[in-house]
Amino acid sequence: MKYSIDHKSPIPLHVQAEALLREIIEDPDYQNGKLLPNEVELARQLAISRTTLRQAINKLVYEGLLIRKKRTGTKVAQGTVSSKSNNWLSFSQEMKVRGITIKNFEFHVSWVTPDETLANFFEIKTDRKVLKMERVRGRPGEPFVYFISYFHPRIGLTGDEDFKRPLYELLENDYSVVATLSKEEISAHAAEPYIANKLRIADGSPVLFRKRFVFDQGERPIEYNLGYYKADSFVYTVESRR
Amino acid sequence: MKYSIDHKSPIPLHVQAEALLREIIEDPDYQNGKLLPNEVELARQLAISRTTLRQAINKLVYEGLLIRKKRTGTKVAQGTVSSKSNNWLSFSQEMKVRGITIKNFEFHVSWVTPDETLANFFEIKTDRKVLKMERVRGRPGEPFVYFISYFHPRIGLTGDEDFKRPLYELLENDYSVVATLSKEEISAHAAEPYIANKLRIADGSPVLFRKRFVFDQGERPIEYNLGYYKADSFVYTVESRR
DNA sequence: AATGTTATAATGTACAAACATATAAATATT
DNA sequence: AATATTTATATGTTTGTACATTATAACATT
Repeated sequence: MKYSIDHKSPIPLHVQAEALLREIIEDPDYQNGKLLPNEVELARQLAISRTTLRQAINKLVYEGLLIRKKRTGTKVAQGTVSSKSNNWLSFSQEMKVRGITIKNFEFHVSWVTPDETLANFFEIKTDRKVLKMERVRGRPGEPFVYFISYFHPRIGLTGDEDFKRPLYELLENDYSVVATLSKEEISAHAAEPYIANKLRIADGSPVLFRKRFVFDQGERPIEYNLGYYKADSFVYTVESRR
Repeated sequence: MKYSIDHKSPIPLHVQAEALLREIIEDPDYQNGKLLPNEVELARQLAISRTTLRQAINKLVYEGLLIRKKRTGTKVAQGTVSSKSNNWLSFSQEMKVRGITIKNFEFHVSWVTPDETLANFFEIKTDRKVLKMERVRGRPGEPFVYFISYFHPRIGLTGDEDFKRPLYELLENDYSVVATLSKEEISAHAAEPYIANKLRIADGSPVLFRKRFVFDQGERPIEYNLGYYKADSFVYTVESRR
C-alpha cells in the first residue's frame, strides 16, 4: 500500500487522513474523475473508523475540492487543479524570479504585547508576549515594502535566528513548523506619516496593504503579517477556478 | 426554553442545530463575548447528542464565526467578520452580503475597437469590434468603484441585454457561457484625473486597481475587466493552501 | 421500446461511550 | 510572595454501531 497512517503519531488521525487525501487526489487518475474508494473500504484500508475518515473528507468537500454523490461515490472536483504554490514563494525568492535584487533597509526584532486582534487570532491572552519583526526592503535606493510580522509564541522563536534565510524554510527546518494555509486581505490606503516615512514617499501617497494570516497543517495560527507596498511596485496575482 | 429542535422534522438535526446556533449567537450577550453553554450541557438542552451538536458547531468554527478554546469554552468571534473567499459572487451579490445597497451612478455600453493588449487576450484582430461596458457603482451618495468590461464577440452579446441582472447569471442562462477561470492582478495606484472624477475623489488619491481576465470551461477568453476601487472601500480576500 | 418496480450500494444522519489533552483555577510548596 | 503541583473542566479525538436516504442498476411489466 502506497499511503498509510501512523497510529502512534501524536498528530490526530483525521488530520493525517486529510493530508493523505490531499496527496492522493493529486493523482492524475483522480484528477480525471476516477472515484475514490468508498468510505467503508477506504476506512478499512487506512485502518481508521469511517467516522474519522469522514471528518477528513468533510473538510475537503467543504473546500470544494471533493464532490460527494450518493450511491455513486466521491471524486475530485474537476477544474480545481490544485493550489498553485506560486503564492508560497518568500518575498526574496519572489523578487529573484523577477530579476530584482533586494536590499534590506531596516530590520528590527522585538517582543511586544499583542493588541486585541492579534491576541484573538493567536488565541492567547493579551499579556503573553509575542515576537515582532519589522523589515523595510526594496531595490537599491528605493525601499518599496514595509513588513511587520508577528509570530506565535508556541513556535519557540527567540529573535536571534538568522533572518537572512528564507523565512518559511527557517520555520520548517529548524522549528518543524510548516506554513500550509494563508488567508489574505488586500486593500488600498493612503499612507500614514509613519508608513510614508518608512517607504520614503509623501504622506497620503497610495499604498497596497496586505494582511496575511498564516496557519500550519493543524490550522493553528502561526504568523500574522502586515505588508505596506509602495504603489506600482507590487502586483498581486490570483488565479481562481470555480 | 427559548430555542428548540424538532425531532420529527425531516430536516436533519445538525442542520437545525446549525440554524439555531446562527440565531442565538446574534444575541448581544454572545456578541460581547459571553461563552456559549458547554457542549455537553447544550446537547442535553437541545436533546441531541454531543456529536451532532459538534457537527453544527464545526461548520460555524470553520466559517470563522465561532471560536473554541479548551477548558474555556466556545464564543462568538469578535471583530473580524470574515467574508469567506467567495470569489465568484457578483459585485452586487457580494455587497448584498455585507448589507450594502448598491446604486448605479453611470452606465454606458458601446462598441469599440480593441487595443493591442485586448486584441491579444481575445485572440482577435484589432479591426474586430468588441462590446465595452462601463459602470460606476457605489452606495447612495458615494460612488466607490469604476468598472470597465470588454466582452468577447464570440459570446453574441448585443448590448441591449438587461444588465441589471447579475452578469454571470445572464451569461450562463441566456448565452450558455460559463465563467470558470479568472486570473486577476491587483495593485494600488494614484488615481488619474479621469478616474478620480468618476469616483469623486481628488487627483492622485489612492485606488485599488484590479485587472481581471475571465475564461470559460474551454479556457477561452470571455471577459476582460478593469476595476478601480476607491481606497478603503474594498477589501480583497484570498485563501490559499500549499 | 417505454415505463414502472425492486434491489443494491453508496453517502447521510445520529447516538453512546470512552479516553486524550490543554489550561484555568485551586492548592501546596518553597 | 513567588513558584510549583494538582485538580477540575472544557474541548478534542476516536471508535463502533445502527438506521435513513438517494440514485443507480437490474429486473419486471405494460
